[in-house]
Amino acid sequence: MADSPENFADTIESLKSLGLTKYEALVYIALLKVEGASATEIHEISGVPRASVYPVLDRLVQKSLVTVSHSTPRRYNAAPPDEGIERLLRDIREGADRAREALIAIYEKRSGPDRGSQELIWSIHGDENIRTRIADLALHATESIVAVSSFPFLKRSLLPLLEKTGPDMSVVIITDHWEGKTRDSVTVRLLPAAIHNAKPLSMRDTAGMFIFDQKKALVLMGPEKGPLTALYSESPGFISFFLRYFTFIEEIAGDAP
Amino acid sequence: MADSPENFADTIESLKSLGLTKYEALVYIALLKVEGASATEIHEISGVPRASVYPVLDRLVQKSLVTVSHSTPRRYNAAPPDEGIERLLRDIREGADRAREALIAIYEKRSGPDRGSQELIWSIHGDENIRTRIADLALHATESIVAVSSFPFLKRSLLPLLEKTGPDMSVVIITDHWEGKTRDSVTVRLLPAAIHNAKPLSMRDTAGMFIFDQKKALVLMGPEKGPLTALYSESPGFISFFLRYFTFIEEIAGDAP
DNA sequence: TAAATGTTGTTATAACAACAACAACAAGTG
DNA sequence: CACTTGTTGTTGTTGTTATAACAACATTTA
Repeated sequence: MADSPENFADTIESLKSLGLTKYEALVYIALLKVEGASATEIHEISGVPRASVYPVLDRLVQKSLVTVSHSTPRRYNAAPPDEGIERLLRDIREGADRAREALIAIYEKRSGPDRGSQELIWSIHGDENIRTRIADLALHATESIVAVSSFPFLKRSLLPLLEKTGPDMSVVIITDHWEGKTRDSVTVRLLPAAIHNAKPLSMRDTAGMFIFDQKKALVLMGPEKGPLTALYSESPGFISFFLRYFTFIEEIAGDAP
Repeated sequence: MADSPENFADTIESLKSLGLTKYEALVYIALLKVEGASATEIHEISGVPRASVYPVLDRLVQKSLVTVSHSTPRRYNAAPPDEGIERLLRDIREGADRAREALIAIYEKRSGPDRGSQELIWSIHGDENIRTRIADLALHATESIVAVSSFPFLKRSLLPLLEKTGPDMSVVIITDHWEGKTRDSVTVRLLPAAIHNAKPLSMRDTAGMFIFDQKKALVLMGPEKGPLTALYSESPGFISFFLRYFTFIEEIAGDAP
């Protein structure tokens, strides 16, 4: 568990993310090991300088992570880990809830020139961020979705969402292979295997193209290795380029079995 | 919402607890107000020095709170508050979960002299910490609980737990007044009103005494105002003192209606 | 078209705050 | 008296804030 140096360092870092200083974390952990320890014992177990242990303990008592017996020498007990962590986390969670409300209020009255959105090309980094954006776009699409992507990526990004799209939605998917059933409104085309790896937008897991309502496009352009990257734009030029590319791909794709 | 200075400061502090620096928080909030802002605009809205905005934005992009369009000038968009807060909070929560497991492993192999626990008197501060301790003690008690306390405090500390105690548990409660039904194993006695305010352990909300299994005692000794404080001990001397005090109180208490 | 001006992006430096680390001393205890 | 405990002050380190300066680029002006 926390025996190895990496795990121990991770525990310290996590406690610091929860608002403790390094010394506070070390002292709390030391106290979890021994019941009723004195400041000198805590110093010996934790490695925190003895003179520093006192103010650290005072702060931990203030944070209700430690209880004190005013004996001579003073002795201290740690709150059990469940309680301790929950206490720290709850404060942060409550603050986060308040911040979320405040920020939503700000976000909802965004103002100023709706500038650049429709002409700019945005970089999105990370598999999860990209999938979140795809999900958002799919759920807000009203007329059509076209997608060119590998089946694995489709499976973990777009496909689960097709259950939730409206009945008037037209969906066309071009992919490298297909499993499972499709709804009537979903058309699936297969690219011949020879085409997969011969084009810029090959069917490797890290490439793909999604167009929503013929107005919003997201293109996976990640490197073969490393974090996934996508470009997103509502620029008519960008859209029209990829719509043409899609039309070309569609002509050489075959029906799915 | 975040319009008033106190709320704004609270939002900043909460974002800082979530791991952002002050500048990062200010920039993120500014970006929530305007879509597609340039660095200079962010500087104007947020008050963060223009030269500092750039590295701050880089870090926010790294944290996936902001997306960038590599236009000239570069333009930035904020992730919606829901997503942003959740992203920050999730990292902390996951770290907290790992830390909890690691700390429980440590706590469960506590070693060393079981020193002082049975002889020391421990200070517990705060209403909630005290009630948590009372709950823990009540749930682990196997034979008897005796309590002298005001009804309001009993109602929010011990009474909800009596539903969960074992059938062989003997419970005796002395209080200032009583409402509701009692289980057969619970004996309630009432102190005459004249006694309430004439003793050190008066029936004000901030005073009380709880003894579990005749081995563990918790005494509320809080000031009239300010945070509640309690002493807890398993010291035989401490226990016997309060058991004698309890016996005296019991002799002058009358049956509850 | 060239020069002047303004904007953008980057880097370096100084100041500040908080924490870590250490030294020293007084008070209390055995 | 020696040792332990508790407290305080100082120094060093780190990260953030705040500012200055400069180069490169873009736009405007003559």
